[in-house]
Amino acid sequence: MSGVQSPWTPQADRRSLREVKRDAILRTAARAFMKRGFHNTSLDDIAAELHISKPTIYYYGESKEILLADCYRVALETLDAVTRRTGDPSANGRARLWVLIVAYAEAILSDYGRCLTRVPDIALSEPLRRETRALKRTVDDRIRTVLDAGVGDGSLCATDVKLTAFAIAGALNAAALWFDESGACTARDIGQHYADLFTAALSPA
Amino acid sequence: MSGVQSPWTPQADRRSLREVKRDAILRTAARAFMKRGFHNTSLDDIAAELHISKPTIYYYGESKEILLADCYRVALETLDAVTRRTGDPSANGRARLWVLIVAYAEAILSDYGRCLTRVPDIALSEPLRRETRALKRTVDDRIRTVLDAGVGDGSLCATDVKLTAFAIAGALNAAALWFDESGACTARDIGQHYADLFTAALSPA
Amino acid sequence: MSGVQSPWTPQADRRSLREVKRDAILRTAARAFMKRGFHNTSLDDIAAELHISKPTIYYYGESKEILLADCYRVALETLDAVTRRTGDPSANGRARLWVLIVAYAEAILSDYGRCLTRVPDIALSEPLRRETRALKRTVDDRIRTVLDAGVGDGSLCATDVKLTAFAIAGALNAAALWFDESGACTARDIGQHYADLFTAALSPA
Amino acid sequence: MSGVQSPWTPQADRRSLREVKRDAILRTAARAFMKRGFHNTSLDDIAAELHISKPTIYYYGESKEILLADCYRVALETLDAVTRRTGDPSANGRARLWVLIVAYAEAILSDYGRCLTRVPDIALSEPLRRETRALKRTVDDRIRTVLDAGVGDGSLCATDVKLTAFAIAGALNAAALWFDESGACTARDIGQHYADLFTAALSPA
DNA sequence: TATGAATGAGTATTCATTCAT
DNA sequence: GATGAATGAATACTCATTCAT
Repeated sequence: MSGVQSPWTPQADRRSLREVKRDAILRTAARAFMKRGFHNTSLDDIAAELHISKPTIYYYGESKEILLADCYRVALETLDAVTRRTGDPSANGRARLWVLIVAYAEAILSDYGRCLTRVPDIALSEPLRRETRALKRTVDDRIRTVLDAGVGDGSLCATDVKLTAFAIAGALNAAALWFDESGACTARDIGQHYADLFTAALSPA
Repeated sequence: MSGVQSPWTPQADRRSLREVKRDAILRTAARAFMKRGFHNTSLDDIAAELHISKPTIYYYGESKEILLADCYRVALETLDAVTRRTGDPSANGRARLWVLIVAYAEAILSDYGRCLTRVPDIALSEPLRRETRALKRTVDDRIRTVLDAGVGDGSLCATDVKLTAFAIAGALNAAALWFDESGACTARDIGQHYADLFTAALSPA
Repeated sequence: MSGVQSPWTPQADRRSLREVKRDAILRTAARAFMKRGFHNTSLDDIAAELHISKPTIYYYGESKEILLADCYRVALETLDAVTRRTGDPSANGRARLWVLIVAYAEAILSDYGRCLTRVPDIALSEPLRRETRALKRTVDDRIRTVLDAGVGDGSLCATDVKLTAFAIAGALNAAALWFDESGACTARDIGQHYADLFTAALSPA
Repeated sequence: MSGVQSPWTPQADRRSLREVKRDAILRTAARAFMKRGFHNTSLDDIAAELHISKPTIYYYGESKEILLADCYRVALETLDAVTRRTGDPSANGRARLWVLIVAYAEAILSDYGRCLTRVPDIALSEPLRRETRALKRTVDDRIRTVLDAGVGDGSLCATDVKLTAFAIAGALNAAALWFDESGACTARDIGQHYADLFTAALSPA
């Protein structure tokens, strides 16, 4: 409000500037990895896209491998966050599944989400791969939990919950392979279509 | 029978021997690509696994890229072949979908099939990638055709056939990502489970 | 004494503080170079050890190369100083050689001395290397001078003074390669042992 | 002699050709390392000197580090070999010491020997460094053994055998630092001078 | 005084590919 | 048919150094 800036603002600015820059690098990497693949993307490519020099990438990140792992991490943490709050807990399983699928779809169709599904984790060394896979499992489990709830309250019908969960996740992940962000269909559209599809298919007769 | 060998036999033998060797190279490549990724697999690795020298690979193949394209081709031609004959044409759509899914699953869970789903086609240059994607579309269309038939004869119920086809293909392809050939579940098991799952979900109320 | 500080004191303090800091950097560099080698020691390493930032090193020094040259210089100036006063000038050559060797050993076994012997001067560019070698020669000459004196006054016996001087310097320098500062033997111990050894070996029959 | 070449010759030729080439690379590396230092010598430099491409070096060697380790190894194995046969075993210690010093000097003043003394072994990783140092110790012990023999048979006089051995080795190694192969003094000359020097100094009064 | 940020230059290493034999 | 030898091209990563603040 006043014309005088708080003396702490610059500090905060500087810190946030660093975050902003790091985010820019990460997002650029994610998009490049997702579009051209991990090994076909050189750090030079990423640097050029950002109009910075290659060593600057190292100033903000540790290595190309960790860059990828961090892309995975952002994607998985987002997936984790959006699938945790799957709508009104008092709603029945089917309603919650619908919300979950839409949220999952939107997350998996983001830059980071598509990086996660399109770039095979073989590019990672053992420890990082293990960590990534653990996170993946956590997210996958969330689908199963909602399915279980739906079967429990009678709003859903599934003979093999585990496999059904895999099928749903698989279908959504596959969508990330052909999703075109410049196309007519938005991520939300696709999510809603899939949500309709699966809730319909899993409704009790 | 006689001590004299037919003069054609050696010719035939020689040709078939060449085929056998080429197949060995291709299958070894497919398994290596699928397990360790395209870029993490060097021709040295493949050569070492076959106890041959690296140039020998070039004697039987054109380049690493074409090796991958050929792996894709084998996978897609197999998928094409097994999905073309989707059981008794006089059967209804649901029955044919069941058969189709099992066949698709078995093919996609083979060495070549997993190579196809696990190795992103970005490794291919434009023309080969285009060709591969065209083949993929052909195979995917086959699912849609059977779904259409089922909807037509009333044995299946699907509001959005195109999306449903994508979901089925996506779920099956995703299975190829986690399928473990040394596990307890065979490809046929998984195929039947998915077939049961989808035919049940798509049965009219 | 009075409550008023001399206005010059801060000046002096400031200057000496700068010296102190510069010395800390130089000594840290010397120890790092000597332990891990010149090229295996990055300025980051040195900065980290001192809990300062890398540019601060440049504030107190010109470049990594000059840092090394200065380490050499400190070592050589110390050697020069301690070998100049080789005991009672009225004593005979043998007695003075004994004192010289002990002094040389103590100097060459210091942090800077070991940096001098362990780090090859190839890391330096021509002009600085030339300068360094000139200083080295000066110091080496001092051994020869004392040997000459001893041969002159009959207290030492050496057919080839030049080579003998090289041998003594070589033996002492080599000790700097295996000297362990945390070991039981102090630099002075080693110096005295060598002094005994060489004066005995060079005593006239 | 005859115009007919043995059919094995080509084989032998090929094998020996490989050895010859590898030796050329190793010797070139040794000379470059010794003259310009390990880190100031790039594999490009070595390749250029041999008129080959950089990857060719990798075809014949494993890595730059192992190249250096192999230079050390050649030097140390040569030192080991020449110091093992220290002349007529029936001769007295002093005579054998003389022979030993000349042999040691010639070996340490060779290309590989100078590489050994001039290039600090810090460039090596732990395991290789450990191995190298063990070999060094073996060679150093040989000097002590001959000294012991001389003291035993009364042909030599040394109060501290261990230190004397160090001094001899140190003096010879130091010679490798200033030895100029294009100078007037040959390695053999220097060796003989040192041999004279030390046997004279260690002769009983 | 001191440092966060940035970079140019350099380097070891890998690998698909070729070719003479 | 098969391979030893060789290489061009590419790339991740390091580091001394600079500069605005």
